[in-house]
Amino acid sequence: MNGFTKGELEVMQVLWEHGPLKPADIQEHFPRPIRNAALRSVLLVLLEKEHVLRVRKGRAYYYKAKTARQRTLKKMTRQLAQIFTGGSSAALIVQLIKSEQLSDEDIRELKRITNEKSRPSEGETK
Amino acid sequence: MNGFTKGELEVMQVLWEHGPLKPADIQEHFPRPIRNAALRSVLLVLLEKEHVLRVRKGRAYYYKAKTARQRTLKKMTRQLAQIFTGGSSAALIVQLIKSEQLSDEDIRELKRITNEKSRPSEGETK
DNA sequence: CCCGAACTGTGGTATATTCCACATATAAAC
DNA sequence: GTTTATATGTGGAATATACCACAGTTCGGG
Repeated sequence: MNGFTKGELEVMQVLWEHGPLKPADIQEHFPRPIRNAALRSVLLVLLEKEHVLRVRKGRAYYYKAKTARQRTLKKMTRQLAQIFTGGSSAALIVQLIKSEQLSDEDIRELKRITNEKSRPSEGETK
Repeated sequence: MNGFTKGELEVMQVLWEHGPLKPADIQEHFPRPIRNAALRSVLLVLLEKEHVLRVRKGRAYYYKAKTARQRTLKKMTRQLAQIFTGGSSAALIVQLIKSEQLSDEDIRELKRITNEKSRPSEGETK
């Protein structure tokens, strides 16, 4: 639905968190039990779609995320916004803040961030 | 990947925005060209999964979203958070604010919302 | 060199998803 | 009642996804 299937996204998640890994290692970090061969099928698809790279090292391939985590988040967010707020990511964020349970600490963090946003002069002028 | 396939989500989007509709009407609001029969296939799946209801009116079925938009957003957000911030929706929101381009007006709105959040006494006590 | 463990390559099945053509039923207009 | 436009019912094809067993390859240790 977003260019990634469920399994593909699970793989990306592991590759984003832990660096380049061979299938057996990905298996260990996988959010659920999966057979080696099944996992490798997913990896081949990701390779075709060019969401991952791989490098041979010894007798194994080490897979590495090619598509950046941040970029993927952005894309998926746009789609969420499209569906739920007619395309406005601002409106989406508002929705989330309203509907999610947030601790006082979370709220303070949000305030801090929004303040930073409104004063782009500080931090980085470009 | 979230209980909804691409097509299913597109249908839900239309049903959430415009009320109960018959297939032909959904077709018109659909985000892309789709044949009537193809659309109805999706509707039957959604019916089985109980994400929509339908009522006969005249010679047509009128379909209506059963699963709430808000609830679906929440679910999908949780999954996004799982993938991108280890499960924290607060961290996810922070990510979004940081990465999305927001207008001054958006920022003001966010500040207003977060202030409301931190003073839950106002607006609704329950 | 030879073996065995560690990986990959290959070909496949089962199911879900997407899409569709065509037959049938329904109701409204005549 | 007959016709006609409008919808639905049905069965199925094409592709994508999620799995998997097993044969073949590679490499390091004996």
